[in-house]
Amino acid sequence: MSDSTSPPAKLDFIRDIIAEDLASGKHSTIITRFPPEPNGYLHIGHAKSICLNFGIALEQASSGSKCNLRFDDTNPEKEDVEYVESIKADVKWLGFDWAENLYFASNYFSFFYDCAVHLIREGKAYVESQSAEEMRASRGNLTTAGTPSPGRSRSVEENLDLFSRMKSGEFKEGECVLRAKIDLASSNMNLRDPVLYRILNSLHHNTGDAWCIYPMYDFAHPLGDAMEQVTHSLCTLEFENHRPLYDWVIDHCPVPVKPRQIEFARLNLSYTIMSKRKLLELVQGGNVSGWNDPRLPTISGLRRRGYPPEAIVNFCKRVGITKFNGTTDVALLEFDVRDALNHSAPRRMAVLDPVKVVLSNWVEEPLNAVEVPNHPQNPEMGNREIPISSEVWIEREDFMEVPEKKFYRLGPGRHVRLKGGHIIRCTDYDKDAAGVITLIRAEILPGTVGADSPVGIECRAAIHWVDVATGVDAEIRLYDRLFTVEDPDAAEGGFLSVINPDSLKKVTAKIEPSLARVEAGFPCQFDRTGYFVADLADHHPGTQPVFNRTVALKDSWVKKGGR
RNA sequence: AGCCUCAUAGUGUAAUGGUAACACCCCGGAUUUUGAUUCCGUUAUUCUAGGUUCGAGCCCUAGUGAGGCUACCA
Repeated sequence: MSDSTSPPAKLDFIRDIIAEDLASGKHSTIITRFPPEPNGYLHIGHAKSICLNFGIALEQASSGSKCNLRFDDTNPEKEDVEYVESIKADVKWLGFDWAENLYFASNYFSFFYDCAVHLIREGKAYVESQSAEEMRASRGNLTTAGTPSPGRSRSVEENLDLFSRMKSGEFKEGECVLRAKIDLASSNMNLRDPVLYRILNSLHHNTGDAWCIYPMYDFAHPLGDAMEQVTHSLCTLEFENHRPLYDWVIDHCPVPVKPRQIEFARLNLSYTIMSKRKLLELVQGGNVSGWNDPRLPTISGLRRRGYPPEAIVNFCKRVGITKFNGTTDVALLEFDVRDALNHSAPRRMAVLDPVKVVLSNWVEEPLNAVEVPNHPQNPEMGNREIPISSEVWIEREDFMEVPEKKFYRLGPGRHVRLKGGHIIRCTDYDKDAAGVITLIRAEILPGTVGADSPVGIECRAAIHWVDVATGVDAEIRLYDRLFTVEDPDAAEGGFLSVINPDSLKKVTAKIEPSLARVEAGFPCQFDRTGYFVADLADHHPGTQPVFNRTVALKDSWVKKGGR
């Protein structure tokens, strides 16, 4: 049995740079880092970064390379340990291991503070007393330079004094900040004397109330990287304009090494939103059930949806790393999901839209059970016995009163095989006043279990079924894309206006008895229907079976215009 | 408006000055007790205009289009 199609480890421009740095002797070991802020849940866009950073460390493991997990927790107002834990769980679930290399930017607060004092001493930083609004105004705009504020000309001694009083809590939030003294006329707005420290009186999840001043990302990040001796600091394209500031901080602070920031394109997926803010809006607005709603691109949502981690990792390899800001078709992701599941998921039978078939001549060759393979291509997965009796459920769409031309399944007078069991022939059927089929009558062809169809009998299809006597009712959640348009972010009425009203349909299905007893998280293929997983939150073995549709099977019948 | 970045089949990527290719999608066929899988096959690609060069997807210039930047967020 072959594994799922794991794409070969492709080279990309970042790995090229790393290979050069290794070859030239600039570095002998590579250190990368995945630096989430613990202010929300990880999504598949983060997975791309995780696969990149941890992937590189794994590829270079023989030279002692590693990837740190660092929490960039410099804004206590937004952060929480709850997120720290969920992020750790998600990284692990994806299959990556930071070993002992777990860090928090907040553990470097003293170092950051010393660096700030160093900058002040060097005349490279000053305490600003303007309000945020005043600063915005005096910073200028895209075409005109900024103007210096009174604080910019303070003496080193005064700055030292003011900054230490900021630290000791003498000032209120917003009263003053520490700014770098760089260039108010720079065409790069990030260099127009960016804020380095601000006053925040929130309780920090890690340092509690030890600090009331907190470093900004642009100050803390390069220093954190340098502290950890990171060689390549990989981030997304929106930080391109921050790189000069990153380098400025490194160049002007007493740091042991000089990491190199390299930017790559973040992941965009069609029919999907990736912004944390918008995801939060969906959660808070009740449009989805929570951060782990199976329709969300969050790692916890994808996990609950039944996406195997290797599918996500393979997908990340498949899309690669570039600086091109494109949008990847979700079809690529779904391919990897189907591909992984096709190889690993055992097959089971479930009827989502049941119609009862009564087998009138069952007594001619009655069976208690049939034996079917758990996987058509992988005998190692074994067989299982499924009870069967004189009445079975079949899928409503597997019967047509007046079959259209290429329809291979059941119809009046026609034959079909009950997968693993008899070939049956439809003899009659009942309809209600509305024309809905309520019952199908059929007869078994004795001697056809495990045998080819008898000469002269046309039987082109084997359909799935569930025994009426032993089948179990189950709640099935059929998920579809959350948005109706490819680019929800671009929707005129906003992304909320293009939510797919049919993104979740719940049906009560008939499932084979073994399925009612599986553990939550059990993945399988419902024969001919799709891949499903026992819901992590609501499925209870034996008492309350609940399954999520992970992804439907490809279906060239409906595609060709079949019903 | 200024600065930065990007542009290769429908989508994502490769080709590192020397015959434009791979995966997905699409379409067709074979096999199939899943209209799945697997296998085989088909269609289609270098944004535009100049320049350098024996030779340009690749280097240069200009244009066009897309993204980013004017937070005491990251």
